[in-house]
Amino acid sequence: MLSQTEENYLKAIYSIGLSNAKSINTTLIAKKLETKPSSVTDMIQKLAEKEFIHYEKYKGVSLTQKGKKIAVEIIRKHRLWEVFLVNKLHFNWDEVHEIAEQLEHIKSDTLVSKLEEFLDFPKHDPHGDPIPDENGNIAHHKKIMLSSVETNTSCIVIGVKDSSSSFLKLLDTYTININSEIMVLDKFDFDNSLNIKLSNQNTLALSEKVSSNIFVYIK
Amino acid sequence: MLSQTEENYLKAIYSIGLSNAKSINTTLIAKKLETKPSSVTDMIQKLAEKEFIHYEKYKGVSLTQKGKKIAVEIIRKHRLWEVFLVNKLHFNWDEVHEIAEQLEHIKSDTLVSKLEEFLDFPKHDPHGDPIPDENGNIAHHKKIMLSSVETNTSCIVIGVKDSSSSFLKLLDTYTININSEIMVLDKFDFDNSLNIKLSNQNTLALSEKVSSNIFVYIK
DNA sequence: AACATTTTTTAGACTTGTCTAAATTTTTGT
DNA sequence: ACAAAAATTTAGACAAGTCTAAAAAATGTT
Repeated sequence: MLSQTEENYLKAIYSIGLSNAKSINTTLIAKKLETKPSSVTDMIQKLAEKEFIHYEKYKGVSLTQKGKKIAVEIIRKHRLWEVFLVNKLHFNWDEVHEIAEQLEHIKSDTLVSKLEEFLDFPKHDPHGDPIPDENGNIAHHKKIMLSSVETNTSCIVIGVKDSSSSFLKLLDTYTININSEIMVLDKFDFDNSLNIKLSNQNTLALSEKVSSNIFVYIK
Repeated sequence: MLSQTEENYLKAIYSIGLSNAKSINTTLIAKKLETKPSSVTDMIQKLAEKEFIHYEKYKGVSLTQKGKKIAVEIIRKHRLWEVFLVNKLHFNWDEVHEIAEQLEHIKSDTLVSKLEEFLDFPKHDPHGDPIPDENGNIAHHKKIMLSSVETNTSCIVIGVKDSSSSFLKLLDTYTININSEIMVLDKFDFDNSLNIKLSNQNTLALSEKVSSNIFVYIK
């Protein structure tokens, strides 16, 4: 069983790997985890020993298959909990990170799959990042503005550009949430407003100001 | 900020205090936490230093106001999470303890109050134990069998005697949950069956076998 | 009251994860 | 090519929490 600290190291290494960093080195990991390079060296030696990472002295690290699996599982849990906090507990989209950092370390496979079902199998977290499936596969959708979706096209909300409470309140009133499905019925040249239908069958009009602040992906 | 371990010690001390133990001593705490008496001595010295407990060498311990406050908060979180796991994620009533042991240590006051609201301010956890309010007050209700509730009396479900999956399935079908409100409309001498009304206005008949396996308290 | 048993505490050691300071290796600049 | 700078690792120390073994105190028995 991995400790929370070990899990955080694997997550940090994974996330640096996704950035365009040349190599995953001690300094970068230390910066990410707000610790010292010497502490990082200690930990990566331990993780290499346990075969979660490949490590050669002075040469940086990379995740093994085993290590990557753990990292993706943590990210999956983090993002599912974020969806829970926003969609169910009505946290704002920018308040959830810290709490999810704690919840992601809760250990129970059953819990994760029941949570996922309870949330209706969301594909993205409130920041628009994809949620890995239980096998660790990550879908990559092209993220576009709702305002640029074609007529008669269905899309899924993955986030907002403006996260002011006045905007979030508007979305809440219209029951537009993360992972809500939106069908674009009409686009009016007159004022670039949209006529949309939600999955609860409600239809409503959205101004251009609203539709150009909602990120979606085409279903 | 207290560590998880410190929180667990305070919780253990609180719970031993509630039992009819003569004194809260090293051996009892060690047994409860599955650790050794010498480890307990180390920790209680530290907790006494921080003024969470009163401690005199060889004389056992007791919680200070400060320590009791923490213990009750942990118990509150534990029980709220248990309600979440059972009512929302549909875990069985006997599977949730371990997971709640982890969740109870998540630190965020906002999270706790939002969770409580989301769960509709439950007063009892799935085992029928009362949930402390945000000020640490614990309501004590008399726990009785649904079968012994008077006609025209409203009560709240706090647990079951039989927790077999066949019984839980029956309850699920009739949407009888922990914290569900039940109004007893009629009691029939013929077979001791009940005619009840749920808060969703559904009325239904319950056999004596069912009603004598549901714990409730009078509202 | 005296001895035996049990309980509690202390002493010293170990693990995990961290740190500073010093040593070593790699990279960079000219 | 080689000195200077930067990055990395090692050595040694520390705090938290645990343990075993031994010492000290409390309790029980006759």
